Amino acid sequence: MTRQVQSDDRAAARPLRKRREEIVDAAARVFAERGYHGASTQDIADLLGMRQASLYYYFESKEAALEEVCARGTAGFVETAEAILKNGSSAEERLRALLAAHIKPLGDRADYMLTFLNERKWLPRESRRRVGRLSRRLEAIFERVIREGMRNGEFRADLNPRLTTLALLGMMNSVAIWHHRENVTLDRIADTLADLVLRGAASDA
Amino acid sequence: MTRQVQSDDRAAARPLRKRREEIVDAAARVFAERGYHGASTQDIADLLGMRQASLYYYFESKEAALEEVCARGTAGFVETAEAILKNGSSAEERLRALLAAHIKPLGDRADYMLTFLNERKWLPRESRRRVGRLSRRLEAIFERVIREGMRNGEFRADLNPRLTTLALLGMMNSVAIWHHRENVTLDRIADTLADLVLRGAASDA
DNA sequence: CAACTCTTCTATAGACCTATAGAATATGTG
DNA sequence: CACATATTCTATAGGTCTATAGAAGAGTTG
Repeated sequence: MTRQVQSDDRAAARPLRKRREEIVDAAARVFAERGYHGASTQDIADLLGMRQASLYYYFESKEAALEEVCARGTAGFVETAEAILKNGSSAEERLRALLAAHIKPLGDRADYMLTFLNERKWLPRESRRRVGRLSRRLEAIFERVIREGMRNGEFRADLNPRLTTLALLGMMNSVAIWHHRENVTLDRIADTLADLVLRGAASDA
Repeated sequence: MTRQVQSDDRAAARPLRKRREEIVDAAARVFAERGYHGASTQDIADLLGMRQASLYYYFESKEAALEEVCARGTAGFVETAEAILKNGSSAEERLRALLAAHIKPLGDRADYMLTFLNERKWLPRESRRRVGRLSRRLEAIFERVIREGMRNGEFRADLNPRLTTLALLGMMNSVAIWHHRENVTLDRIADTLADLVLRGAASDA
């Protein structure tokens, strides 16, 4: 079916892999802008200056392209979060690091994240489950840090770790939608959100 | 073009208006579940047990149905928020009320809100601008309450009102996505989020 | 340059999907 | 019941979209 995998992958597979990269990039951008169902394979081809049918040399289907984009939209998140879980000292420090790590990729992979966030629901059953599991692992890490902070007295004991996690993730994911339009750096956004969540809006007095 | 508006609207227009209601409801549900582009007019008709073409007796186009759903998804939000702005006593009280008012409609109009939040970007130019203006008015109200709280000392003076508003709205809107799956009442969610935003996660000590 | 492989192209099948036209049915009224 | 109007139906035009088949061009190697 696919001829991509060849015995010789020094001369042959390299350019193919690079071109594939460009195509996934284009797909991510188009999916992020118009949504999976609103985007046509023609749109992707237009962005690359190639013919619609030529895309099928690289991808089996439009759905397969979405899978690839979503996979890259989640790549590394859980691993980074798990590293933070191990390395941090205080719960506050860990929560700040988790937040920053979640927001940072918006700098160079916004299209992938946006596509993952908004379009993953259209993935076929199997891969939808796979990314669902990843999401749940990430949520679990946030919850764990929150519980840890509650236990050691850093955080209020009456927090609801589950709702706090969901609120945090909702807040952070919304950054993907609006950060373009606002004239602030992602670092500043991450700091501001962390301050808000940790210290609250009310004055300390 | 449309025969809906007639001289006699006691006997004739009433049932029409009621049926129209049912159809908008079905459209909201289908749009919320599958997205505007992922949903077909056939899907809407199926939900109502009627023929696809019959929908066009009530709506000029699929787009017009989206406009109607989005209009209802925003109806009352700004008015309610403006009333809160007038009636509240403290900034904290007002912020809590704004938050509760934003979350409450998820109880009986989740499909409308979800469609508005996720699908408004596919609205035609004109109505997209209209709902855009509504959004901005709502954001302005949040910002105003935050600034007011900063001025009178209730809130920290180093808050960023704009980012805080966007974070808050992002957090609240995410509730539309996950509240179904969690076993908590909307009231409890509203309270928890308000506590988080006002007091923060850190212990008071 | 001939043969081979890789990449892109043209052309199109076949499956939707929106929207329109006009017939049929249901509902209400004199 | 006869007539009028409101609602839904059948049928389909016309457009778009994904995906396939097979030809053409580009690049490489003996």
